[in-house]
Amino acid sequence: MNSPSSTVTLNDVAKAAGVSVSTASRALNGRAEEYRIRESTAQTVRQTAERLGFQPSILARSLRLKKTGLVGIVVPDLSNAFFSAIARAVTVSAESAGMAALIADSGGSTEKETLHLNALTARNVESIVICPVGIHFNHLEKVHQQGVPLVMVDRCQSESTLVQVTSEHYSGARLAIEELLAHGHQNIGILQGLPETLPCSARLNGVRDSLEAVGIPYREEFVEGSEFTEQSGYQSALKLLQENPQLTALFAMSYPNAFGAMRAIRELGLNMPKDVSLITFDDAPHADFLEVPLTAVAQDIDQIGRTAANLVMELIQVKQPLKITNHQIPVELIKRASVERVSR
Amino acid sequence: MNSPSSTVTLNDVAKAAGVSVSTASRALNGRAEEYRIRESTAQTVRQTAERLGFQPSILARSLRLKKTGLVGIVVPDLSNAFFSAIARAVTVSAESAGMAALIADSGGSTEKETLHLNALTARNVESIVICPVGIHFNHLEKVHQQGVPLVMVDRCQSESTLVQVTSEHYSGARLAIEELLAHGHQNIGILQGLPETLPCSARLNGVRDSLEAVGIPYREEFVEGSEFTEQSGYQSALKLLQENPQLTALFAMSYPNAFGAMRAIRELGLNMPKDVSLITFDDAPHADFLEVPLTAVAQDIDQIGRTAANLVMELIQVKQPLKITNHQIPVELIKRASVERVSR
DNA sequence: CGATTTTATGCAATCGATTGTGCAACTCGG
DNA sequence: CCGAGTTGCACAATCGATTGCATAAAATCG
Repeated sequence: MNSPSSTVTLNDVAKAAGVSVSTASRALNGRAEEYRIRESTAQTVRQTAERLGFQPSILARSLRLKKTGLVGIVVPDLSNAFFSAIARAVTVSAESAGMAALIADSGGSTEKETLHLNALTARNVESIVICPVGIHFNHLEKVHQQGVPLVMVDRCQSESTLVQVTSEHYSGARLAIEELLAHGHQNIGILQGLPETLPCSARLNGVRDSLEAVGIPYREEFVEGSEFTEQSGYQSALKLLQENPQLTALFAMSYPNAFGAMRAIRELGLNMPKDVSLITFDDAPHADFLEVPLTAVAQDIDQIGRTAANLVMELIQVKQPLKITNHQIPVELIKRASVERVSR
Repeated sequence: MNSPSSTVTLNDVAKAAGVSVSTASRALNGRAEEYRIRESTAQTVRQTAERLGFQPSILARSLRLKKTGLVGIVVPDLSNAFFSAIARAVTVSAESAGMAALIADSGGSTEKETLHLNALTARNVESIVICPVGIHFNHLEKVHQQGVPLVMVDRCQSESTLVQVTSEHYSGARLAIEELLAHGHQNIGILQGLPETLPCSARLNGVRDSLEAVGIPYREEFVEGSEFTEQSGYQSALKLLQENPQLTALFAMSYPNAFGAMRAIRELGLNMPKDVSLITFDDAPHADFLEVPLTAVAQDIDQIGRTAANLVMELIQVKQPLKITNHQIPVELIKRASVERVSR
């Protein structure tokens, strides 16, 4: 049929059809009428293209049109369920718009993040969705100033003017704490993720307000943790429970944190939920098959991903800064078995 | 400093440095000596580029060099832990080689898979890693014949000449069945995934051989299931357990299958592992925090991903068909609590 | 000092598309 | 039969890099 490994270009089609490349291009792009190309000519071109198995080079087209149809995605860890779900939502959404997703894994390092950001802009992505790693966002601002629409997801920053999508951390935390309070818990340990990040600080605010609303002082010594990892959850839970026997409940800020806490509780010979209740931000996959199904404030990951996807698409279209830059996605309290009435 | 949103091209640099684009190009690509460009000139060019914030257009370069530095990845579901882990391994590996990953989600449909495959080749990816969906591979062969190196992962086909990476399904299944046999189980129900796929048929062979090795006949009516999903596992387990009360153990072919089975067991008022033992291929994330920690034959996902990544990289380099096309990654039996000595 | 190398750089083609403009050939009214 | 208008298509520039070849200037030699 056609030559196996050599690509057939528009030029080849044009020659084979006996027309010029311009005519071929216009015929194939459905602009025949507009340019008054005889229908019979257009048809010949189309058939020839078909026959030769012509596939236009997106590279060449992108270069000429200055439009790559590429969306960049940067996540800290593609194998983490939260981020892969977001990556997926954005990818699928991009695909349905005829675009393709260029995904980079920052591995949790700001340096790599910066590197990948540059790599993406060098490839002329039309927009970027990023789940940032750190607490500084200068490199993101810079990208944005270069004219690449950028949407931050999850780890945001309230003062930033960048477009952001994040969960309702504040009200979610209030939901969690109020659930614990409703079960009689007064001494609540907090397993926090990376401090100074918006998710973390917003939730701490929620915790504080919920406690103070019922006259319980917010105690900083009940807050432990440095990352959203299982390891951090484990160590923090261990420390909190050992140093503060009066604690009857823990609020974990991520499901890895919660799993770490479960490990700690188990190792301390305690029983969950009899001795210690546990509630987590972030629903864990298959949480209802756990030994003690985890009560959780679930983020609507799919909604977050879709919102982010819609936003980048919109940014690509309108090329205008949007009015609303801060999008908060509602969360939902899922009551299961890990929170129980306080028994001591 | 530099103009904010307009890109600075090699031409700009050349002009600003007072040289031609060719000289600028060579100076910036470290080919100054080779082309006898005076060191002072080269330095000027480099400094000018730096000053203007020049970033070469990878698009233009790719077009000229016919090398995009792009690796294509196609998975059925990016939010599935197995596939996202593979996508991650390949992505990271590509990145460390200075390449970028173009990821597509086929959503489990062969049509989409074909579409994405074409989209990827149209973007001139230098190679493709794919976790195929179906049981036919013609569209993959076609891509391969177009000269794009292609590595199939997981869902392979023994007769295919394509490069493949998959787990040791056969011996893994034998491991699983022998574990059940060792606990006295004689009547074992099989929850299979998509029939006719290599993972499925190879495992069934393992099942058959293990049973027949100890003189137990392989009974087809004990095999149920149509997909690797939780739904399929649920329905199959329900059917098998209801129709064959003599079954004392189930072998699930994926962890979603296993979760489905757990749901069915629970709904039937049975107890796992007292009434029914369960073993699964595919380790479930956090399997040890489950109500009954799942005994599993774990695939070495990371190893699979890295192997696939290495293979595509090698294929890009050597541009020669490899000698070994079929790579099998060892599996490991992880004994937990869901398999117990038969009690009836 | 003239001829020949060597040194240092520029010109222009190329990758594969898109698109503004130019220009034949044809139609048509008068 | 002539000029104006229409139809149908080709030329050539362009996107932003890379690279073979040509060439002017400087250096070397006899």
